[in-house]
Amino acid sequence: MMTDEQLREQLKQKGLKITPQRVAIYRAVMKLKNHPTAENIIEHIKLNYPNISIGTVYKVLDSLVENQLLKKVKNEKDVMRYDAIIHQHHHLYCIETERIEDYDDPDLDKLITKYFKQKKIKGFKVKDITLQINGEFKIK
Amino acid sequence: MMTDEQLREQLKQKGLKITPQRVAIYRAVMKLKNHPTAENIIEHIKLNYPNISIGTVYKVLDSLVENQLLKKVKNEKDVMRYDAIIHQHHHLYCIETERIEDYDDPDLDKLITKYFKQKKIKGFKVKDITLQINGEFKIK
DNA sequence: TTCGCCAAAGATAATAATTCTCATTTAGAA
DNA sequence: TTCTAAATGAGAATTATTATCTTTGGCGAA
Repeated sequence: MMTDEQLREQLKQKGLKITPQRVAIYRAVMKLKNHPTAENIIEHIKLNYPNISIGTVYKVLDSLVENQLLKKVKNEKDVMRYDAIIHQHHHLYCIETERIEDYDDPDLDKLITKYFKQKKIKGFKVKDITLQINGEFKIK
Repeated sequence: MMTDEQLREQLKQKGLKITPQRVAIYRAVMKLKNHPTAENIIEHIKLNYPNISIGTVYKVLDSLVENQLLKKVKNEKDVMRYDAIIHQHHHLYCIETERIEDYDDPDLDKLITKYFKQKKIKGFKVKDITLQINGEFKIK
């Protein structure tokens, strides 16, 4: 887990002012697994910042996304979710429950990178690829 | 392009009543390329059905999605978009402009299918995979 | 072909997520 | 420490979508 110091450093490098709200929100997204919604984040933050404004949370999330410290994750059904950018990974979507889990697979990444190195898409420059693996979590 | 007759047949097979609104909406999504938003669809429909209710459009889109005649696609930024289901395909997302284009690549599909036939994800049953290929459309 | 039922459409209110506005505060450079 | 642009807070506004309720009409059965 990232220390507070590292986290502040990240903000600083992007030229963002280090405010307690930003630190708290950034930290919250890192801490809250499973791709929190803005609502999840607000709820969590409110424990320590009962007076934080919802607008602020949205603004901070936006600025973190703009500065590539967070990613927005789309969900076919409903609300936008956020995801700390730590490393390249894919998503398992449960069609039934809408649960999202991260899925790491360096072999797969290698395979796909190799594929697109050889096969160009004309008129389009590929930056990165995320797989949306749809299916169902098996009952345990 | 699908004829009106084929299109009605599709609705019928799903046990949906064939109403002029449904036909028009289904047709509109097929016609409007590039993953129209509900708004795009409404705008288009209004030309022939100036009095159609927005709620109806949403309801029809929902029922078409439920019956797997359409798919919902959500872009990274905000709004829901709709996509006629014709066959398996992926999406090219332009990071700059949010433009979405379809991308077909049977070779790629084969490669990935083969990969996941051999490599199982424990606790998860894969149904289908969509690639989100992020990048930029080159200027022409 | 007509009848009658129930799904579907229309109108509009309600809700939910997100954005905007603007007054106030504050981080951090000078 | 001071100053200023940037950030925050509060709450109104906007936008997309859903819900409710009444009316209409598709279509199976008589």
